[in-house]
Amino acid sequence: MLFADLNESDFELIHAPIDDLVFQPGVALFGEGRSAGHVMTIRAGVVKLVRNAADGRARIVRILKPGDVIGLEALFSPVYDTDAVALSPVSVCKIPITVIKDLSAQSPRLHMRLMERWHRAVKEADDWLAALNFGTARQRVANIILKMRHMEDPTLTTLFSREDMGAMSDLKLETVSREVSRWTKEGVIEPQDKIGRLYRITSIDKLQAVD
Amino acid sequence: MLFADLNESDFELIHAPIDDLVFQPGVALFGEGRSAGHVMTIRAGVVKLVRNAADGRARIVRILKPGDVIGLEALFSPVYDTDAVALSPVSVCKIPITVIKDLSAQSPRLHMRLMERWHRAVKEADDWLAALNFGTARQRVANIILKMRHMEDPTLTTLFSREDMGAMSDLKLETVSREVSRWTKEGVIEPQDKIGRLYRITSIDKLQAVD
DNA sequence: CGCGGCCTTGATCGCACTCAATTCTAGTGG
DNA sequence: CCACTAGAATTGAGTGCGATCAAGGCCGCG
Repeated sequence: MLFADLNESDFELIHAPIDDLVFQPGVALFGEGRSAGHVMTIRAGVVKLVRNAADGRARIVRILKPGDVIGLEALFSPVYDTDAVALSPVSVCKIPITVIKDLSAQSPRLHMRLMERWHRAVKEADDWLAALNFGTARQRVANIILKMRHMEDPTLTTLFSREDMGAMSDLKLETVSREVSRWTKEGVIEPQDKIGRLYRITSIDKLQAVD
Repeated sequence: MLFADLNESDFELIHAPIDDLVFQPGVALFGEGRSAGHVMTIRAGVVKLVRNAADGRARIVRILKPGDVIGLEALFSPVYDTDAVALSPVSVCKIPITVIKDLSAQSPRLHMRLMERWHRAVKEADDWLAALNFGTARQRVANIILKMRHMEDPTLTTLFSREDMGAMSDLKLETVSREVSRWTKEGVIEPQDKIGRLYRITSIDKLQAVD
């Protein structure tokens, strides 16, 4: 995935160990401020990137899915910027940063590719925060519901715990719960399970058209 | 500044024109979504980076000062991410992106240097937003006052228009004005002019110790 | 069955927004 | 020098939204 456009000679440069690891939900892949020596690519599962404020409140900065890269900031910074925590069982491929650096030096193509990917990640994170931090609680929750739609079936959406949803949009969990209930009562979404995670969206336009 | 660690042979690679430009307050150096062909370094003055939301409200993402680089995102993206607007008379050095790319290809050292600088810019922007978007209006205004302290004399701070301060911290200008007045009444800051821009901070600890 | 975690719902409160009026400054021209 | 004006800052009164505190319900699990 990360090495999609490497050729065989590039691969020969890799001689350091590359680990495959699995993490259970709630477990941290790494922590903010920890010394950064590795980059990871996600094979399966969902990961949240969490930034911790001075006073203890946590903010979810981005959600990562299979194919995404975690910890690319390690290339420049001695420590990670954020916590990375598994939301579901997660399988990752862990690559020492020295490997990345060696490859970068010898394959300018990969280097450019890496930079592009990083740029995309940063911009996506900005857009994410811009979209979810804007407007009323009603709008924010609507945007979360829209962002979390499945790729295969866009009428299905999987939400997180109300607390995590609050950490994404800077709302309290009670407020998130109220707004989700309101959308449900209005018939815009329909719960597909009993625990408030999976919903079917019946009218996407109403979610998009909040004043 | 940008080319601090270039040697002479590197400089010989530059044969494209590099312009020096001056902008008056309120004038845009470039606009969000405009095709990105140049990078600029600031010689003098202050610049705000503005991100425009869909509904028209503007958000100040970062403040740039002499020595900072604007538009490094042009290396990867065909368009600029933000508007850049002069807050004071600004003098910049405008460099075609082709020059940067040529130099990067031929001087890995400069390339790394550029990436580092960019990484720092992005991280700083994140920290900025994280600090100013957090907590009560009182806390946010306190943080702005602290961020805007002069380097030479840390007891002096220069604020912007109340509207710009609001755009930084996601507050309305009236709220900003109220909180500035409150800090003034409490004797924590003292106005040094009649237009509400320059203040002397008498007790930094009270600004830092807001619950 | 009892327990713990999460979601939901209710009631109340306070902060920041809104609308609106007033003051202050700098700039302009008589 | 003084009136006049435009733009910005300040201040006031009232409202509403989301936070807070608190209680109750639902589900899974030992």
